[in-house]
Amino acid sequence: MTSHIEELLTTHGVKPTAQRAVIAEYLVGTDCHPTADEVFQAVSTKLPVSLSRATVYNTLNALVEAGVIKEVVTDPGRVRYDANVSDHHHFVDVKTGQVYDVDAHKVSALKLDLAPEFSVNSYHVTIFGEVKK
Amino acid sequence: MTSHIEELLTTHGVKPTAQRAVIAEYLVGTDCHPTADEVFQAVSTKLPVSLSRATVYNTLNALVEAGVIKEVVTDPGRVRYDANVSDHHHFVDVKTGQVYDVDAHKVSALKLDLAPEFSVNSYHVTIFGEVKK
DNA sequence: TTCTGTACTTAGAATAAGTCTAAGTTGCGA
DNA sequence: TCGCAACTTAGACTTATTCTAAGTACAGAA
Repeated sequence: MTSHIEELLTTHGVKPTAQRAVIAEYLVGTDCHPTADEVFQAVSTKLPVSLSRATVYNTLNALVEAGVIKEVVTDPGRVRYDANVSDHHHFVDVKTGQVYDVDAHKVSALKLDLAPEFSVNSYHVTIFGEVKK
Repeated sequence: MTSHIEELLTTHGVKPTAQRAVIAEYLVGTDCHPTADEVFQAVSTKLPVSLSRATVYNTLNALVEAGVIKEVVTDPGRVRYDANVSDHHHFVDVKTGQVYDVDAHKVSALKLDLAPEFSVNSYHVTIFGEVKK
């Protein structure tokens, strides 16, 4: 049941331990953008043994390093994690703090008019607004 | 000499005390994007009396609230402050962490193709790359 | 001028996010 | 089975920021 997660980890060079598999599975299975603490809360109930915060942080950092997930920095003072590693941007609901993925093709290609010494690797658009229901 | 700073604070509804004037003057006079701690380091030598970190944070928050400066969130775990409140984006040098302002007109107007329930207030582009010298 | 109240500042304690450390486990290969 | 390297744990530590309680400054009333 978690075998495709184990494969995902393995193909990215991350040894699939029980803790890592459950953390990765949780991230892949949500389109919220949880903080480390939210990951810890959600995952610790699912493991038969106790889970250390250090393991959560180590795992999240390892997954970021390996390219399995991305860090999202929107609010000051907290990092969120996103298992959507396709090219995309973020919409932040300023009322709730909720973060939504915005597919890159929904943002028209950006033209930048920078001085030649600025060499661009990538860019990221953060859109602020409200989601009306 | 600091009178235009005092005026700036007053017109934004911030009572210009000695500490606030020196903090605001420092921010207006730099195009680095200092952290609260960098502000504290730089400013505490310029004041005849001792300066508390709490005052730095209170002042920075008051200035943000009043619209005199903006928060910049690029790295996790630290907030930077920017006295450039005109419409602009940021270029982050991934090697040095240095942040440069990019005038809004250097970024071609963005077209967003979002579902109608997403109501956009503003957007911000963070460009990652390197500055070659 | 003195009194008084409000707003400001201070030092240091408290909190929160994240990292480090030392010790205990696990599990693979010889 | 043994040894070793990698993993995990609890809790201490660090760093950024906020809170708190006490002290200070200063404008307006008496």
